[in-house]
Amino acid sequence: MAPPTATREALIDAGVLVAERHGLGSLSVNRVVDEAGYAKGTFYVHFPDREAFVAAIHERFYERVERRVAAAIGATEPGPERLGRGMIAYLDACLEERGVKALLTEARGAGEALTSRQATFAALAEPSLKAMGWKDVKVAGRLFVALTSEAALIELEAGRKVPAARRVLERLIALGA
Amino acid sequence: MAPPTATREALIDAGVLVAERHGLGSLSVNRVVDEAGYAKGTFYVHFPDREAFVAAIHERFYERVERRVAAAIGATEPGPERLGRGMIAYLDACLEERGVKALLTEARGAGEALTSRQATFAALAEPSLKAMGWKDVKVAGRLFVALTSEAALIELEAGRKVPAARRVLERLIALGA
DNA sequence: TGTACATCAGTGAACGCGCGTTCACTGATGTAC
DNA sequence: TGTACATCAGTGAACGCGCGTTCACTGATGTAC
Repeated sequence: MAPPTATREALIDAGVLVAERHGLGSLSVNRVVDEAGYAKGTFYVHFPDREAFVAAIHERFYERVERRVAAAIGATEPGPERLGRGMIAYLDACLEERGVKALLTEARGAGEALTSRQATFAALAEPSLKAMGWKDVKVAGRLFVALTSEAALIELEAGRKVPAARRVLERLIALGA
Repeated sequence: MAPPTATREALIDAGVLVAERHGLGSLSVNRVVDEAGYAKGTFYVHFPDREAFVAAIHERFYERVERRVAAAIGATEPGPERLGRGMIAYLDACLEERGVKALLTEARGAGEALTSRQATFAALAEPSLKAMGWKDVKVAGRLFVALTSEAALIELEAGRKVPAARRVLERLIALGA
């Protein structure tokens, strides 16, 4: 991955802003450089093409969230507690990222089922689900991530923590344990 | 809504095909009329603009699914049984719709939180959740729809029923009752 | 300290392309008399 | 039955526009001698 120079970061910041305002599909190089206040050519100094830029936006977002989740679960044994901690860290991290709603809603492209990052989170949940006695952990993991991701979206729309959403998830984890 | 003339239907069929192959974002009028074998002008005989066309695709899809779900739950009392029946009808209906994956994955636009149709399904689930003793039924309903929708996606990717996914949902309903 | 040269982020005009939309038209079908 | 006219789905050339990408360039900074 490219080193985070100031200009590169500024372009990504602008990209997140534009995605939030106009949607990921309308995220054009023109709009990004306009927003960031650079010339169009500068964009291509830092990114080989538009696609790589969008990938970089996702990269930065999920890297941050992953860090938070990893820190929260630490060395906790797989099980409901770990599942719950991971979930809360995920929600908190999403809420902290400014204007990232578009990444959660519009992330999936034509071909791909999940972003690879979502698959990472699903894998992270699997051992806990297994420890809780669930069969079909692969599928259950993916469904759990979808659930958490929708809760993150609810909070991003509200612009704040939504206790009702967290309560539902907590209760599901408790019931499932 | 416009009456379903043969040409109109053919254009929508072509649209679904194109969306499936290239994604909703790359669904262009050019590609649709190419696929359907009509002149570009014909498109504008049947739809005022591209946006209305995309709306019509969603319309047709969700109308069919809604019919199935309504038929399945019939006059069943709100509760776990109704929730389960609705869920299975939803999954079956999605699986029957050819190439509609893109609508489930890429449906959300820049501004909107949910498609209005998703909100309809959430509302349909609420009484059952309430009967099952859940608080926060608004949020729980939305999360339940997200869950079911992800399961539908798993099945669409597999191209067949995925019993593991249905089992997880059934078990969650049973636990939540 | 001064001069010559290398590096490289940043510039912006220019390109070709596919896009959504318009519109004057064609020609088949139906209706009036 | 034959003729004149109305209707309207379908046509396709033409438009202006924003897009992604290229590239010869500028000019600030660092290095060599």
